[in-house]
Amino acid sequence: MVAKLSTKKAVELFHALSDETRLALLDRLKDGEQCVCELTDAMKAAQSRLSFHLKVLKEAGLIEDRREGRWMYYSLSIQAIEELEDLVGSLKKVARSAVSRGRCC
Amino acid sequence: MVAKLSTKKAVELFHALSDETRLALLDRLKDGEQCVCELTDAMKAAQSRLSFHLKVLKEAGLIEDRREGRWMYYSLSIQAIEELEDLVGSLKKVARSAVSRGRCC
DNA sequence: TGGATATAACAATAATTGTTGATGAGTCAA
DNA sequence: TTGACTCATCAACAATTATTGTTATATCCA
Repeated sequence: MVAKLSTKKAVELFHALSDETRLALLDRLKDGEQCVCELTDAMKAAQSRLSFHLKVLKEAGLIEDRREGRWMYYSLSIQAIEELEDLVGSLKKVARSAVSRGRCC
Repeated sequence: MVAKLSTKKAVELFHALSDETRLALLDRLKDGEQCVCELTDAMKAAQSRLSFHLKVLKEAGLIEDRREGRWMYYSLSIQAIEELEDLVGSLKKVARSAVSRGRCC
């Protein structure tokens, strides 16, 4: 368990995940690191488009990049996924003795 | 563990979570159900604004509503949070014997 | 060095999402 | 039945995000 993420960081993480293209990218990266050209091939997407989405994912910390010659390899950040798991866990109801409240307004 | 959510559903869930106001709403609902007027009071937000965000959360299945007289009470959907936990889990790297690959392009 | 390759970055535009103020619908109580 | 109250919905507008085509940067190889 980790310190609570700031709300802004949480928003950034969830936003990065709230796009079909980006989820598809993450899914591909589950199998191991891949370079941009493999991704554009596999996803039949314009390079600049994937570059944009990869940047969003990277800025959210969900993926990491590594240059090797002309190629840029992207891979999942396991740590980020774990942070995400904590974050989602923190959304859960806090156990407590039935909060009794009167009428509201 | 549950069947894999469709990508569209995943996008909808993450999108619902990718907003500061909505995360604040969920946080308040952790303490138990609340009516809209309590939420607008506590968050000092315009009623129509919260109504909009509550709708987004409800359509994503993250919260449920219940009418009681003039009041509408909202509460967390525990089931949705659990779905979300599964979803986040499914983002993780699949264990496998080191995938060896040659050059890509 | 010069050309080819892989990718990032940019600018223009399109699409989506959020905010605000106003109106409408349902409920209650006098 | 009327007026007050709670909340949803709508329309207009503002803000953000995504797409596309193009250009810039870095690397490699001949």
